[in-house]
Amino acid sequence: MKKSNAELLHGTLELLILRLIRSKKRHGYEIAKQIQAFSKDTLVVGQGSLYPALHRLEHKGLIQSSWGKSETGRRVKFYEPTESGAAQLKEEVSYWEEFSGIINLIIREG
Amino acid sequence: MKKSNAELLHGTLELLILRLIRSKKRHGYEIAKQIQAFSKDTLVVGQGSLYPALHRLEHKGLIQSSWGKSETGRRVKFYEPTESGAAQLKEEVSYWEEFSGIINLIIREG
DNA sequence: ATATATATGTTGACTATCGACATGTGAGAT
DNA sequence: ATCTCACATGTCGATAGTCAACATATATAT
Repeated sequence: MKKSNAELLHGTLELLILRLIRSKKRHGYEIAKQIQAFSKDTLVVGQGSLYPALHRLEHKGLIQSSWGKSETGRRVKFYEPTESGAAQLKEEVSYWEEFSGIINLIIREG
Repeated sequence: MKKSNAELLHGTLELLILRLIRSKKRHGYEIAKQIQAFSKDTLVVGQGSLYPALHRLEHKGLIQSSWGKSETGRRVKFYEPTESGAAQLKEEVSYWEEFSGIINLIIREG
């Protein structure tokens, strides 16, 4: 696992963000920690990827933010999906399934 | 499927190439057609991605090429994996499985 | 003759990730 | 008191891989 996740993360980060904030409002730092936790430290999203991705998604109107307080009492920016963000998530999941299905097929039968 | 496959293809193209030439020697054009066929036209790899990827892999010593004739009688460059290319394929498949497992987990339980 | 599919290759633009840097706060240790 | 660490948001320049478009050439079918 020496290889950086740059290449594969490419294209799935927005899906992951949308999915993680669908369950509940989360702030950026929390999203990064969640990804790291789910992956048992295999996938580590740097701030230089995460925050631009959040701003990108917000700019596209797929997520919206609001300032609030974290469990630890700190000032944080919570994100939640907009309606079009929820729709986008469905599309991205469906495309991911199709895409990963193709990769698996070629791995099996290529 | 309006979305271009740029983002997701990123990081899996070398895996696909290595896998497809593991079964038998193939030339570039054939590899592209194979990916397109397996994916039923969902994944279309342009020449601007494919040929640089082949040269990259050859430069890294993961594949080797030899000129020959295609079934249609044309002069083509056949590629096959080197020993380290075969090893690299195993690693990439294993990493792909881990990676896609994480994405699927987050999609299910995020 | 001409168009199409086969076949290899290059180029410049784009874009998302990366590592490093910058800034600030709250909690616990010394 | 001070210091370090985890928390938390953000920017910046470099890197790298894909893309569309272009360039070239041959064999086959119309």
